[in-house]
Amino acid sequence: MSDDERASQSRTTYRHGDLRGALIAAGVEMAREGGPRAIVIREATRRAGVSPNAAYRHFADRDALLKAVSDTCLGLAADRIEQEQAAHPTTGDAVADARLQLRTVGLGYIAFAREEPGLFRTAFSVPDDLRQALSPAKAGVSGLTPFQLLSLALDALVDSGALPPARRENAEFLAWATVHGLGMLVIDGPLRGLTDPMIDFATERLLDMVDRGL
Amino acid sequence: MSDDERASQSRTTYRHGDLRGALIAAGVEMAREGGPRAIVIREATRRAGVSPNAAYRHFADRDALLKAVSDTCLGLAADRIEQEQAAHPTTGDAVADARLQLRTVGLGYIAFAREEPGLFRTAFSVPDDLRQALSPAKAGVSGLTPFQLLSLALDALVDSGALPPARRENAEFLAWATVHGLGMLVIDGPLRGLTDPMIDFATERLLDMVDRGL
DNA sequence: GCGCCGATGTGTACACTGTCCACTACCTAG
DNA sequence: CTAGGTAGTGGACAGTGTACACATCGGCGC
Repeated sequence: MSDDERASQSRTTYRHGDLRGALIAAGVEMAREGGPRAIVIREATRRAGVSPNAAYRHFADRDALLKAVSDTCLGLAADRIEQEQAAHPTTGDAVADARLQLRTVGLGYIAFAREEPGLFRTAFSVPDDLRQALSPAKAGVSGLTPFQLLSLALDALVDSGALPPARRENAEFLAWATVHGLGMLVIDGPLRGLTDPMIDFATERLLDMVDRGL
Repeated sequence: MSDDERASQSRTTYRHGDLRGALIAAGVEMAREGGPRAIVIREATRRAGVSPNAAYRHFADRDALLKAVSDTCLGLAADRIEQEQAAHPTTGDAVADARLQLRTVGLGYIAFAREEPGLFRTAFSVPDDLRQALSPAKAGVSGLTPFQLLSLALDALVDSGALPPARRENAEFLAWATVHGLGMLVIDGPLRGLTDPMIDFATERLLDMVDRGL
């Protein structure tokens, strides 16, 4: 007899096992279709098969749950970026590879925004801070956060000689801001109605601009 | 005896006069300190001295009010941009002036985000569409929307010869995305803790990048 | 002048939310 | 075996969005 069976027999839904994780998972699911506003404590507990107040054993309030879901979403963004990088194999040319690495960060980021607008909005709906940009809670399966993936790409660019060290400092901000802005404008800003090819085109031009202007 | 006095005498708060406008104004005030989430119908009606349901004569639901407030916020952003432009007088050199004009759009935009983060967030919390980016509801006192101010600056850049016409098409998207991203990251993204001088510096470098990479 | 009608606002009511409090069932260290 | 911590339940309350029925005013045609 498995633990699950014993649990569901001797008590109704008493000890959940991983309620915290279940609530976050439910939150991600709600965010997926409705953005941060759709994250609702009572609904999350309902989906986890537990009473509303059980959530307060794991989260101080709704904002705490939202924050946890938001962090998870950032991790998913990191995964999407790494997926994009895996899809673009290296060529052996250090400069070309470094530039491609930066480009794939942008491509993955925009892809995530377009494929999962609700999660993307949720990821950035919580006030953040540079000190926490490296928090493991925001990391994907590989253990790296989106911010770290970007930093690594910029480091590689400097190592390859494609980016003068003098321009390296704070380059994260420029690259990130640029791509982040496009993501936002595409999912609920004025660029929303654009066709996919138009967005692809704008993305390419934007990444060209970063490549050239960094 | 003024109209106001007669009104407040013969009836409690019956015919308001401009309830729609009052609700939007209250919404802007709430958004200013709490962002879009702080916009609450009941509180708005309270501030307007009217019963909760009165709002439904002017707005279909909360989202409709949010949208109206959001449009108003965009108009305020336009005002801030024009204020920035007024603060940078032209020099007479067509190319320099055109580049400055574009730069002031960015400066005003970022300034608005930093000075009024709640309004900035509210302005972009409502899904929008390119067809509506020119709606007069989003215009500032001069009648122009932020998008139009940006377009005008880009046109001037082409007219002056600083921007090849071939690069003009969709340049709005690139410029806007870049600056918008910085705005977002600065107010609740990872760039939040940065000191003012650091943000100024990043802004300058970002605008340089646009200037160079467009 | 009169009566009617649409626009505007009021009151009541319901479902739903976040969150507080007191309570209970279980697990584990001593 | 017992004491205390942990995880979950149940009930309650204030605040929210919103539907429905009603009241009141201003302006219109007659």
